[in-house]
Amino acid sequence: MVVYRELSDSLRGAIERGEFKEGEQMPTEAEICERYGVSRHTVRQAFQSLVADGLVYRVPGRGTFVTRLSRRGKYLRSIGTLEEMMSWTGTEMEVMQPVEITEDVEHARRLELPSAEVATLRVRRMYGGRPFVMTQIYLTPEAGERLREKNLPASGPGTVIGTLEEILPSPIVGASQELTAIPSPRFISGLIDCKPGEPLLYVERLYYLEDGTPVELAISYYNPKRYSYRLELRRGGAH
Amino acid sequence: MVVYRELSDSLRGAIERGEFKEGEQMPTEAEICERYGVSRHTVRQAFQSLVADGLVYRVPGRGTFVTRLSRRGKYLRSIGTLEEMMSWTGTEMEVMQPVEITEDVEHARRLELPSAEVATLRVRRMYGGRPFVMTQIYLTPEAGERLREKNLPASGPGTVIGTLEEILPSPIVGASQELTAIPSPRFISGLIDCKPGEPLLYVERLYYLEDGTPVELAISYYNPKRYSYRLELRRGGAH
DNA sequence: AAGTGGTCTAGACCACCAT
DNA sequence: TGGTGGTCTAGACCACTTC
Repeated sequence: MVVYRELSDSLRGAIERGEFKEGEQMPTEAEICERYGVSRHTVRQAFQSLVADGLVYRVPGRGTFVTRLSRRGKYLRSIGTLEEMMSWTGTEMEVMQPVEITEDVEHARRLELPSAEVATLRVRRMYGGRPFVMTQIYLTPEAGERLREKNLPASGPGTVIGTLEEILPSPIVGASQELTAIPSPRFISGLIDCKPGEPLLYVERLYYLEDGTPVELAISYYNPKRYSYRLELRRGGAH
Repeated sequence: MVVYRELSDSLRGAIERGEFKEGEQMPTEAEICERYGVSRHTVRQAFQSLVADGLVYRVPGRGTFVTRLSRRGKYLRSIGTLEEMMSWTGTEMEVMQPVEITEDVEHARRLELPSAEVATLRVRRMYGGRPFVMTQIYLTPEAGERLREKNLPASGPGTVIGTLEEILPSPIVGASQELTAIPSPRFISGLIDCKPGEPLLYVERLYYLEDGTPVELAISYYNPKRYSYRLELRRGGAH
């Protein structure tokens, strides 16, 4: 484990245990250098991570302060980063239709595939035993094949994209999302406990690798009575 | 202007002008150090900003590469950062109800105010002359007073939060958002060209200062036929 | 005047990738 | 084996805040 990561974890833990209270000033860089026996650069790297997570904020000439609790961890799920999306704790997945290969020109094009061949599967997600989202997933045929060999369990925790991440040779680095509201299609409503025509939260999400190659297109239909999309925006750190 | 910022702007410009093509390898850190006469640390700071914006990606042992164009600037509006939200180019604001002070226990509580007194105003946003969103805004009485003195124009480009930013003594550093789908309330539908009961995209957004103090609560109703919320997720740089 | 975080330099070692 | 980015050290100067 690298030093700055250990240091930031240590500081993060101290904040979460309440050893530094909200609004309070944190130790200065110089103090931490001495106490942990590391260079100032390493301390700054550690703080950078805490600032990015919104746990602390820094004011030149004054110091480093713990962000007020009311602005943190307020929500059970705040999906503002890719990591959070890939390990969705507290919910369960149920595979409704296992991976199969089909011809689908439109979704093959979305995945920038050369032919019309795509892999597809359908999953449902439950919270407290009740379904709140139905997702149709499209994959490149290669990814679909690997997922089939892996033998995805019919139900349980975890996510398809998280499973895929373990299988693929290179990491998933991003996703572009589009959210809107639509009337519930008839074939969806029964699966997530709502009536046809009622408003649904519709989300399209395209995951891609570091070179920009798309690997998964996920189209989700959320029951808005059981789920709302929460998101934290922050002013960029390096701008 | 600081050096690393000049350097990152220079590299950003070169990428946008197509001097480094998509997928192509960028100059190495050592090359840039020599060419610009700066230290390696400064070059790394500059690259950090480009990575955060998704313009380039870096692979240990191999090099730095320009992200494929299809993963960037694909959308007219991709609201993934606070900056983008505060200067919403291409759209126009229309004030439907100017700032007034009222008593409103619920929204005063959301703004963590000591009394029930809040300032409120209602604005509509147009794209190509057609309305696509109605927003009810709640402010602290102080912020509302300042906004009223400023004499917000009845219509034009810009945003309320952007105007507020110029007025306030300390900067807005973040916002927490919640998105869901609702049936259109009767009092909204006529204002954004849709029918009562049709699905709307409903967004609540609470802006706050660096110490966590809330300053503005914006509740927006979007016509989903004219707007969808686009968002880019990336794997964190400092995690 | 002393202390804070922000920036910058010069140098070092490492794991990893390509050849 | 040489080159890449990732990490770390030790030291410096600066603008700004606080006293």
